[in-house]
Amino acid sequence: MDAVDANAVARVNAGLPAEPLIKALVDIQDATADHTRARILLSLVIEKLCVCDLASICGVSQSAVSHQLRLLRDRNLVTFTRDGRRAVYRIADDHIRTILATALEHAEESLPCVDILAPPRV
Amino acid sequence: MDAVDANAVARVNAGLPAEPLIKALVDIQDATADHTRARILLSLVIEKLCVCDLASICGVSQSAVSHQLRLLRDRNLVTFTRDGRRAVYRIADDHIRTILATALEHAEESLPCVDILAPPRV
DNA sequence: TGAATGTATGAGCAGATACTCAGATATACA
DNA sequence: TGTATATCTGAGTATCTGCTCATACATTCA
Repeated sequence: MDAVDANAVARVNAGLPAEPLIKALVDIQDATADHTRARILLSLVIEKLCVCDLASICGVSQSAVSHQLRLLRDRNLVTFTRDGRRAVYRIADDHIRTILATALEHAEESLPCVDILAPPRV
Repeated sequence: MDAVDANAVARVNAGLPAEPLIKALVDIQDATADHTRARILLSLVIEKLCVCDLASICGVSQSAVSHQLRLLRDRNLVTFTRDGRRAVYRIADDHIRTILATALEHAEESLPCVDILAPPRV
């Protein structure tokens, strides 16, 4: 039950990215792998927003958004500046834009398009 | 505490992808947002592999790999064919290749390169 | 057919996680 | 200074998730 094809295993192990790189990849993917965080990031791609506007858009409490923004801040995916009593959040750089765009493009193709086309006239 | 800038909220809501699309995006991202699944997919990008080879490469039990493969199968990210008593898994299509490549590229840039360069001679 | 090999699957559990609630903090303004 | 507004944060909780274990299923070969 151990490896059946030792050569294949050796080739793949040699070809895989280094461990910290895989970890970084998982972290980046994980940032967009939650519904609230995905909505936050997709929204901030469109324009900069304060916390309560994000809460309204995401349909969750301000506290929930704030917790998720903290996570996104810690991973350097968003930045914020204070504007009076508000905190205005922005996408940190173009990395996530690209990743979101790529994922979105493939999500579109993987989706059944039943609802998009009008049913044929009888 | 409700929305502060109603116009911004309206603009963003109009600009966001439809709900099922966001869900599909989250699902795709989630597939690569786990360490074992990421290793499985990265390995299968290199070459087709059977379950026990994947277990060896990922450093987890055959059962754990099989459970994750089931998830990846359900999301149409991998396919398999039987070869005798083995099940040989492959990447289903180029979608995930692209997504992995994109994420990996940005993971590289987000990673501190401390360990890559040799320390200066004294 | 029976034994060995490779894979799949259900149950159960420990850890992770995403939310709410309550309260703290920060800023603006009367 | 006191009040209102906007945000942050810790604690608690329900749910999710990824693993192991045991076992069932499938295929090969003697």
